[in-house]
Formats: sequence, structure tokens, C-alpha cells
Amino acid sequence: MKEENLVIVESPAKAKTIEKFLGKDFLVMSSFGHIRDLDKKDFGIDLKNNYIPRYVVSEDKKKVVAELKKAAKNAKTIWIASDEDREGEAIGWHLMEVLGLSPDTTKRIVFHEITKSAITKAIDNPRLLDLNLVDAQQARRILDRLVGFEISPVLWKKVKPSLSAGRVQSVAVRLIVDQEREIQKFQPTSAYRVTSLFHTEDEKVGSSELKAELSTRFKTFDETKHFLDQCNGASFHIESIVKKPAKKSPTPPFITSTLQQEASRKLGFPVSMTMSVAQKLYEAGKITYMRTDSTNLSQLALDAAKETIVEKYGDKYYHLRTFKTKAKGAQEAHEAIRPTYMNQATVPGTPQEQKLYELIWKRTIASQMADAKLERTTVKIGVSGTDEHFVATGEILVFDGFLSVYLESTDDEGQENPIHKGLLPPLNEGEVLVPSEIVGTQRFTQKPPRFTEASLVRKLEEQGIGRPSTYAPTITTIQNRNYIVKEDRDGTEREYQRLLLQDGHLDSETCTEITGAERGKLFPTDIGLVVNDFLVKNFDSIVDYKFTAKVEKEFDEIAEGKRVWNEMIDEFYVPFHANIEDVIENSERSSGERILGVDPKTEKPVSVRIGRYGPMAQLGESKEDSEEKPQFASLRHGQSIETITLEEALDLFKLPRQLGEYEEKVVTVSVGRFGPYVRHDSKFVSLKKDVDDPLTIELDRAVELIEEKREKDRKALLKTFEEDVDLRVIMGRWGPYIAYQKSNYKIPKDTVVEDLSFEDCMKVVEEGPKPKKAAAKKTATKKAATKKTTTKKTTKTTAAKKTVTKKKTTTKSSSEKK
DNA sequence: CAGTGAGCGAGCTTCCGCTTGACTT
Repeated sequence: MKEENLVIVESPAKAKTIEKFLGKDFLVMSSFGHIRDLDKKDFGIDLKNNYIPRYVVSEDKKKVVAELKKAAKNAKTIWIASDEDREGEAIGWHLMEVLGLSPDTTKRIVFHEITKSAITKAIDNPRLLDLNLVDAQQARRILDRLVGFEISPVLWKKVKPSLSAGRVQSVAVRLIVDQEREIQKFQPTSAYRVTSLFHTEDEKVGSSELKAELSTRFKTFDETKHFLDQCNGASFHIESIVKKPAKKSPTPPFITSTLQQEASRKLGFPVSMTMSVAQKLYEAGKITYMRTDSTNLSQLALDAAKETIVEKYGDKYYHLRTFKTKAKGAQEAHEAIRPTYMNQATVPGTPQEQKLYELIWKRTIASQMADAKLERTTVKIGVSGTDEHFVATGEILVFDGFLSVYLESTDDEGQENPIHKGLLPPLNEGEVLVPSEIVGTQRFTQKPPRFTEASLVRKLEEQGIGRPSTYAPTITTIQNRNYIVKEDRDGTEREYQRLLLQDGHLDSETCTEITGAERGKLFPTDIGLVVNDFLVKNFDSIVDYKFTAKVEKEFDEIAEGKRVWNEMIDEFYVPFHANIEDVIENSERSSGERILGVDPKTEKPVSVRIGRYGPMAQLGESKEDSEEKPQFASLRHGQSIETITLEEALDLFKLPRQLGEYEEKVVTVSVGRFGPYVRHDSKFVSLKKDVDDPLTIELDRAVELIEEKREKDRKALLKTFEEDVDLRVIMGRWGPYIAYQKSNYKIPKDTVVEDLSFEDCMKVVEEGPKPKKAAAKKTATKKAATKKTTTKKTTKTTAAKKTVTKKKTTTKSSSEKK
């Protein structure tokens, strides 16, 4: 039977919802995003012929494309309903190309919200594909490919293999590097903050205290002391009391970037976790689409929010609001992120899903609520014999409004807040106050803040760099490439002065505080620093913060039909490529090398630099006329080329150490990729963090660790079989699994592990899905197949060679996924 | 992936944006 209508959307969850609205005559399918991309071979672009792109159907989309083709053949009318933005238009165009549809007749429809009225309205108003917009996307895609695939190989040559550069990631790294340098450069200055606790004359000390701060901050200890001396015996009276109304308004509903920020601040989620939890909520139909840059709410949502607010909180808490989207380059193909059903304040699910949902619900509801009304009272207190005055501020909530539901958090860390929450004690102008204590404290200016994942996203969005769908992946990429790391850092102790005036006595003391402690902040690595400096030096215009904004403007001109896309690309590419050639030819290798000094024992020079496998130290030099080779050692975690000292570098060469023998086998200690370890009988045991030091650990302790590990392995071993000692059932991090020879196998669902027989296990090993060493990335299946058929060949044909190297890459990529 | 780091040097790495699963020891 021939279907009347086929509608193609991008997301399968969306397809499901829309099908319900459209009824029987419509079959709704999804393309799962883009179906084609530029070929990876030779850029996928004909550089000599107007940059004509060569597209191929992505490996993991072949199945979807085949199904769409089949459905398209059977349909009378095909509706392309991809998102209304540049990428969506291109997805639509690729679909038409692949399915053999004509852009002149195929119906293109768009809607910005998934409601019945929006969809029927779209069906009633189809248009044709906008080829200018498609061209703008092609220009975007081709430019990104050219930038990424021309600069990255330069890095392989000049810095280290396998590195990457790109329009978005390189700027993200630059933001972090520039900020880090600002922080290193920063010199704190200090000033003295004076605070006082007052009470009224007739009241007892402590009954109702008034905390006030001096409006002046003194530069020096002596000035502060002088002032406190003046206070000793002075009188204090209220000069004025000023009351001022104030209001607070709610923030707009969530878009991707603000959701990531708030989930990070309020729930402590990394951005990738926020996105995967949101994805689950979306697939379950609990929230609208989570990759959006629009703060818009549908009429349906506005009505539902009103109903919920009025019912739950009453009329006076409701206030209709619409928000303008601020983000640069926003394309607004979707609604804001909001609950599907406003009247559900909570949903079932994992704790994370519940928390994130609640956050979304509160933010959405609050955005449609009344302002909070405050009254701020400022009390000015004069000091006799001086022109100085203390100020006390109190704030009371007259009407809570949206605050009864939700308040956005800030990134500020530990800044002292001088505002009294709540009421001030009853006071009158002219009244005399008595201080119970006056304190002068030395305070230091704060260094610029380091980025968190979420604040980096905000910065990128402000600059119009990246899209909602790429914020989380970009941050993962630059961490995977080891350009930046997310880390905690302990603070350092700092002394400060404190002066205390109490009961007519002035004392001063030196106190200490911890400063500069960081949690979950982004730091550049040595490689990040070297690569960034190389890019800034040689490709300044590309890693410029404004580069994206500049090309976006040109893409817009293409979309408006004012510019031809391949002319724009040509204008960019010709000088860009000349620059590439010049850098390859003329630029020095860049390794960030630092000469640390000379080893006092051997009198050989010691240096550090980026090597093929990362930051390393070198002891001695390679000389042509000498047989002697230099020694190498990797820098340890937390060490940096920029800051490592000669002593620390020399320590690196003290490993591996032999500790002695245990059970007639040698015990050695060293530091590897996963940190310090003990090696014995070709088995590895990690040293305990913060307990053991590889430079000082002794045999007894090493044996202890070895035995501990044996005990743990014994406990994890669930089953062994007499028939074959190679077969074991082991308890792993993700539950039990079967290990046979060198591969691991998943146990089928619903099996009782205790009941597994030898035959059951062997069945899993033989029939179960082949344990893919390779991460399931695009071509993995193809590679696995090649591997299987050729590994047995012993002849050194090119084909066999090829598979060997391929195998290497696949295992590597699987390891990188960790 | 836990001894690597020049030397001879094939073939490999890499981008951004749209979407989900499959998968991890």
C-alpha cells in the first residue's frame, strides 16, 4: 500500500510526537541529523575547481538512508521538516539529493515548537528549499574543513603528531591560556577593611547588633591603626536612615548554555552530564528539545505556565513575560528548554534526572512570575572627630514573587557580603550607638577567575563561537587532546594583618588564610600552551576571538543571496594557504624547550620539552662523535615544563628502582601512564595516592601492596572451570563479565551468574557479539572485518601491512574514549 | 597503553555540526 505522505524530521523523538498530531495519512521518519559529510580523503573538496565538495553518506547512516529511500519510493508527497536553521536547510538539501527529489517541487515545512497548531499551520504553508541558505552552510562546512585539515598537519610536523586545530577548539583553548597568563601575571594589592558591631545605648550588648562597614578602605596598616586610635573614645551616632524600594526580575527560561551553567553551579554537573541527562528527559517526553539557543516559549506553554502559577501561588504571583534572545548568531529553530507539562513539578527517574527536571521546571515557571519587591535600608553612622562614616545595609523582602520558586546562582566565590538579610533593629536618626568591637582586616584583591566548563561555554556563546550541539563535545575534545585539564588545586597559605579594638584596647595580630584553592577548574597543559603559542604566532587571524563573528557575517551574506559561496571561500583560502606553505617552510619546530641547568653528579645538561609522547625531561646530549645516548623521562602528572625545577627533573631519572626480590622474582617501582606502580612477576600494582612515594617506598610496603591486590583479584573472581583454566567469570566495575583468553565478553541480560555452566560461557564466547576492541566509530565495523580476514596472512603484502597499522589506530582510539 | 623520546621512515593522526545508541573492565 502506498503511503500518502512522508514527513522527515531530524530527531526520532520528535518524529514520534509529530506522528501523533498528524494522524494516519502521515508517516513520520527521522534522518538522525546529517546524513552526509565531506569525504575525508583529499579534503573532500576540489581545491582546483571552485571548491566543489565531494559528499559521502556517513558509514553509520547507510541503514537510515536505505530505509528513507524505501519509504520515499512509496510516498506520494514528501515533506522535508528539518529544523529551520542553516544546518537544517542543508540536511533537507542532502536528503533531496540522496533520495532523488527535486528542490523545485518537494515541500519544505518548518515549525519552531512541537504543538498541534504549529504543525498543522506548517503543513498548510509549505515552501521550497532555500538554496542560498544551503550554500551558506556549505561555505561554513568547507571553511571549517580547510582550517582544520590544513593547520592540524602543520602541528604534526612542528610540534607533535596527532594534534588538532580548528576554528572553535583552538579559540576555546586560547581563552583558557590567555586567562591563565593573566592569573600568573596578577599581583594582588591589599587594603584594610574596617567593620564594626554596634548596639544601641540602652540595650545590652549582643541583643540586637548592627553590623556596619566603614565606607573608606585604608591602604596601610598605619592608617588603619591611626583611625582605630581615633575611634577609641569617639562617639558614634546615626546621621541618616534611607529606605529605598528595589526589585528583582526573573531570568529567561533555559537555553542550552544557561542550562549547562546552572546545572554546573547548582547541581555540580559537568556539561556532558547535563546534556546526557537532558537527552533522557527529552526522549521520555518530559522536556522540550535540549539543544536550543532560543528563550522563546510557545503560546501553549505560556498558557500552561499561567494556569499552574495561578493555581499554585495565586494571581498576584503571575506575570506574562517574553524574552529577547541575546546570543550572537542565534538561529532559534526551537523553543526554550522547558517542561512538556507545566503542571508536573517533579518526575520519576534517576536522582539526576529528577534534579535536572526540577531545575528546568523552576526556571521556566519563575520566568513567568512577578518581580520580587525589596526594601533596602541604608544607615549612615558618623564618627566624632573624623569625616569617616560607617554604613549598615539591610534588605527585607516585601514580596517574594518569583523568588519563592527560583533564584539564579552566580559564579562569585567567597566574596564577603556586607548586606544584612532581614530586618535591621529599630533605629532613629541622631541616635547614639556603642561599638562592641571594631575590626580592621587586611584584604587582598582577587585574581581573575579561572574558567569552569560551564563558564567557558558562556564565554564561547558570548563570542558567537560554537553551537548548542557542540559546546559539550568541544569541551570534551580539548580535554581529550590534552590541551586543558579539569583539576582541583590546593591553595597556599597567606598572612594578613588584623587589628581589633575592644573594651578600649587596640590589639593587632598576624593571621593566616588559605588562598587560591580551586575546584573543578580548567588549566592549560604544557601541550596546550605550546600549541596555542604556535598558533597565535603563525595563524593569528584564525585564532582571533573575532574570527568566527567575521566569517559568520559573510555566511549571512551568502544566505541573503548577496554573495557567492565559492568566491567567499576563495578569498579566504588563497592567502590562508599561502600562509600555511610559508609556515611549513620557514617556521622553527616548537617544543617549549627549557634548559634547567646541569646535573651536579654527571655534569650533563638537563632540559625539558614536548616530545613525541608529551612533556619530557632529557639528561645529557646526543653527540655525533659519541656513543653515549641521552636519558629520557616523562614529566609526572601535575608537573609542568614552565615551572619544573632542576631538582624535580633529576628525581625523574631515579626511576625505575629495584627494591629487591619477593618469591624469587624482582620487585621494581616506577611511574607510568597511570601513575606510580610496583611491578612484580609481570603484574602491576598502583601505589596508593598521597600515601606512597615511588622514590622512597621500600620492599616491605611493596609486598603489602602486591598481596592486597591479589586478595582483591581473588574476591572479584566469581567462577573458574576445570575444563579450561582460561575461562573465568569476573566481577568488574560494570558488573560481572566473562573473560576468555585475552578477550572479555558481556553476559546476556537476565542470566543468573551463579548458574552459568562451562557450556553456557563458551556459548557466549562463540556466539556473543565479537568483543570489538575498536570503539564503535564510523568505520570500526569495516576495520574489524578486514582485520579478521587478513591477520592470518603471513606474507608481507601491502594489504597485510595496512591492517596492522589500522589495528593499532583502532585500539588507540578505544583507549582514548576512556 | 605501564621499558617509548633522534637514527630509516610507510602510513597514521585532523575540522564543525546535526543526530543517537553502543560501549566501556
